[in-house]
Amino acid sequence: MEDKLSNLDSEKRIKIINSAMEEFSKNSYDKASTNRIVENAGISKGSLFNYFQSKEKLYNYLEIFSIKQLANEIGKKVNWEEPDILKRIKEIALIKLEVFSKYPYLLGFFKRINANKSMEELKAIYEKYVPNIYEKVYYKNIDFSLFKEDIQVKEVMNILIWTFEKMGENYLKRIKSGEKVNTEEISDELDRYMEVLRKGFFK
Amino acid sequence: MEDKLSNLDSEKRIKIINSAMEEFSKNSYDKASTNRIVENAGISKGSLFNYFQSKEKLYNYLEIFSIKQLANEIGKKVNWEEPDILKRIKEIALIKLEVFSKYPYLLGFFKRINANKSMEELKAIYEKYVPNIYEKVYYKNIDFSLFKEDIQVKEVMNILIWTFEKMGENYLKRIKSGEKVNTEEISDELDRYMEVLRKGFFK
DNA sequence: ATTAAATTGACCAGGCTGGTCAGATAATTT
DNA sequence: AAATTATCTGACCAGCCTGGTCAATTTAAT
Repeated sequence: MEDKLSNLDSEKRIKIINSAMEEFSKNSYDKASTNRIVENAGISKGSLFNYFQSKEKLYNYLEIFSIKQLANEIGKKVNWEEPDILKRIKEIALIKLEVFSKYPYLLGFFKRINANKSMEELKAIYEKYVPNIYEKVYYKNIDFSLFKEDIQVKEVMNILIWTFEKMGENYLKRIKSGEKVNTEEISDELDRYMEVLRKGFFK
Repeated sequence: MEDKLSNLDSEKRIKIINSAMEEFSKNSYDKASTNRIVENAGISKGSLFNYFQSKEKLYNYLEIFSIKQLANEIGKKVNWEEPDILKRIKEIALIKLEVFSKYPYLLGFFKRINANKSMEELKAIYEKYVPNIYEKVYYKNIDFSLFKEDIQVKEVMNILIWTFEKMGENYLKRIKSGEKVNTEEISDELDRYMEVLRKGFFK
């Protein structure tokens, strides 16, 4: 059996992944403790090393897992025929939030990877596991003629993306602190911001 | 002598502060190593404990230092008579960038504090060391009649703040990775975004 | 009842911990 | 130049924690 993880009960698997992501997102690789990972995951030391063989392989697994997890969900769930960038961005924001709710330390873990790898290394990894992601996400089939005539598209695109990213980060913080966040409430707020941005930058 | 740090050569002091902030921003309090702090700061173990007595006191010092550092610079340098929110935000973005360039791990250290303290604790600390900061920064003497008539002010305010925060974070990342970032180039880009935002949301 | 698979946790050698303090070095005063 | 004071150093401490192993136990399948 190659992948000993896939045999596992999914609840248990998620618990291990979350515990490991938490530890690696809070401490540098060297200082991250496998003892604490197994403790918080509720499994024994032996099991962890049975599943992953070594700390390094566990880390590598998480790296690829986190990239795939997010990209696959986006790839599957987004309506790629939608030409309205704001609707596209809202869709992605909600998908991200869903994934981050399931794996609360994924974003923090991502930021670690980001901080430790050069831009080229990162792009190479993305290309390997989710080809063409960069050209696709915010561009595929988007109708750029919907922007106001005299507007600087590149800057507006960033403003849109950043706004929804910041909203997502804020929700994530609330979720992590234990608050029960209502999905409808979120969708409503996203819509409110969408409306404001539409009024400002679109025909 | 109460504050043994103020006697120090300022270059040395900054090196110690930066080294400690780096370690505390990369690792949780328990895992942060005083050995590595002195190593990167280029001082001896004995000196560190002579200046700060204990790891805990060092951490507390950094906490207060970082809050004061940023707030004082903003308090001093911002033109509080300026009623244009975009100019205010640009000013603050530049000040932040200046401070973060001097202390590259201050933002990361901040985020740690943020993650470990409740909203109430944080507000209490801010009120203690920089009273009224919340009401002041983005509101004092700002002319809210400059917004477009039919616009939702709260949402636009967040969009403005978030946009400039994200730009700042991106610059900081480039600075940390060793890139020499031109101040004029930054100011120009901030102006470009200001213009776009002005066209979208202001009269 | 037997076999096979999954899980446990005590155990290892050795690195790293926060903190101390006697002695070295540098700066100041006489 | 000598004496005094202030600053700085790094070897040293007891003991906790490290990643990883593996014989023994529990659970599941036959």
